[in-house]
Amino acid sequence: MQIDKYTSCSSCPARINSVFKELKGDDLEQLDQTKICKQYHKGEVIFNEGTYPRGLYCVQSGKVKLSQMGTDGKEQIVHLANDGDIMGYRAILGEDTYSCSAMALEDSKVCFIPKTQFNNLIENNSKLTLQIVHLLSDELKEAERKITNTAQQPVKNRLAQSLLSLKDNYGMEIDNLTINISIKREELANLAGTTRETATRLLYELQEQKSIELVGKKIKIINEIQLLDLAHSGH
Amino acid sequence: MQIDKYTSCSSCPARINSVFKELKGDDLEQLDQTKICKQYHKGEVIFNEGTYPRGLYCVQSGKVKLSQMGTDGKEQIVHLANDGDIMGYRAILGEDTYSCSAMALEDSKVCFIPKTQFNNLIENNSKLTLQIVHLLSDELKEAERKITNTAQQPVKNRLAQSLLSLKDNYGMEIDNLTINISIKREELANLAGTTRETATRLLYELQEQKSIELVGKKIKIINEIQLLDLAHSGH
DNA sequence: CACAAAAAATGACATTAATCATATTGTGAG
DNA sequence: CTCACAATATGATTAATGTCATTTTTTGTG
Repeated sequence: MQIDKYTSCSSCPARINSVFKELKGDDLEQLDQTKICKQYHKGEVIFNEGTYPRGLYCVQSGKVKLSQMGTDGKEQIVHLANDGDIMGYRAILGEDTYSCSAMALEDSKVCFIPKTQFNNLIENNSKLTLQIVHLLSDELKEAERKITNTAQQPVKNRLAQSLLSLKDNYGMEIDNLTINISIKREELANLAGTTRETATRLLYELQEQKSIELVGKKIKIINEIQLLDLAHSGH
Repeated sequence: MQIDKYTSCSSCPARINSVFKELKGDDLEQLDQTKICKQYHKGEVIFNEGTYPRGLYCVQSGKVKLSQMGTDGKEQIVHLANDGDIMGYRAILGEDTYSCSAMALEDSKVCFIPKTQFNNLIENNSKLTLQIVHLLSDELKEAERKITNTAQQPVKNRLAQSLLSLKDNYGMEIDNLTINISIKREELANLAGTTRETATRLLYELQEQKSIELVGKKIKIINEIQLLDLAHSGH
């Protein structure tokens, strides 16, 4: 990690997608002055599960995974963050330790917002609080649906979902086919909740059935309908 | 369902455990006047997944399951509610449909709070909002942990967890051993994320290894340490 | 470019847990 | 009390997926 050059929140393009999008005047200025812009390299840890939060993080640009330690130290990716997403806020709001770790999936710019500053903001800005409540609600909904899917769907379907969620979060490359992230088999497995080997095998099955195409470390979505059908429990 | 006799919120013992515990004066009185006390019989549906909420529900007494429809219509229980718990608030805060259905596990008294009333309350009472934020945070944390466990733990461990969570939610009978709920095998399976048959078999395994004892429809916890160990990924 | 190290693919095998079929037990209505 | 029906138990079988071992490929580095 290294401190990045100062970037103004008011002109930050990521802010448009963030909970801070409606921040104005004094509030925005205060955020601007107290935040610290940081630059993380691929693979660097941003914060660690189980530690007490000093603040929260807002992704300016890049790709970050949020993961928990599970059985026998196996990683489970519970969330993917990208431009405009805030991370670690649950720990602050719940007055708790971080319930997951954050790691950069590629070089990323992430701003740090001190805890007291954040608490100030939500205390004085009910609109922001509402945004946060909305965000929490959405994430809770998503998490509950994931519980059901994880418990009931076979790995192949979960893998299809994982690919779609990578696409939703990180988008496509210029060809509008290739998912815009290079991700290791193991990480994909940790997102889908399976093992590296099984992920490998099922990716080839998906390729066989012409849903996707494996191009080096990248994945092309050939037939999104098919993937969607699988993800929603088709066969 | 039938309308129950009026019970004042101010003297409701369940309120102490609820997000409304710090409500006073006008706010409390308004809540009191607009809520409707209802009485549900075991098996009755309180609200339905996918429908738009007219309000939220607060359990006065009883036991309620919150479940989602999964693959092939299979139920997944995502939450257990008891005295003082609110249900359906996520849908209101997220301006969304209910993401799960609520059904009484036994005869229960549940109060209905109209949506506009609830929105009024959180708009004017930042302390309440804070409570809600806290609750959302806790539920999100719990849900994420459940994703990891569901993805990584074998069914037996998940079953152990389910039993412990039944105990945590509904407590013990006077003998301090028997979990204070009678639950069908199928529901237990839908909580642990498995099938009826597998749940049956694994319960007998747990009995074999002297962790629990099956007494009719009830379950006694003989060795909680062992269960806890299993639930936290022992073998 | 070559080498070491990491990642991925692949095969053999073991295990878990779902599915299907059937038997047994429990329960409430009449 | 008994009949019918629901719930539970149980056995047999199969499919999915994890595990372990080995090979191949890719990647980064001097």
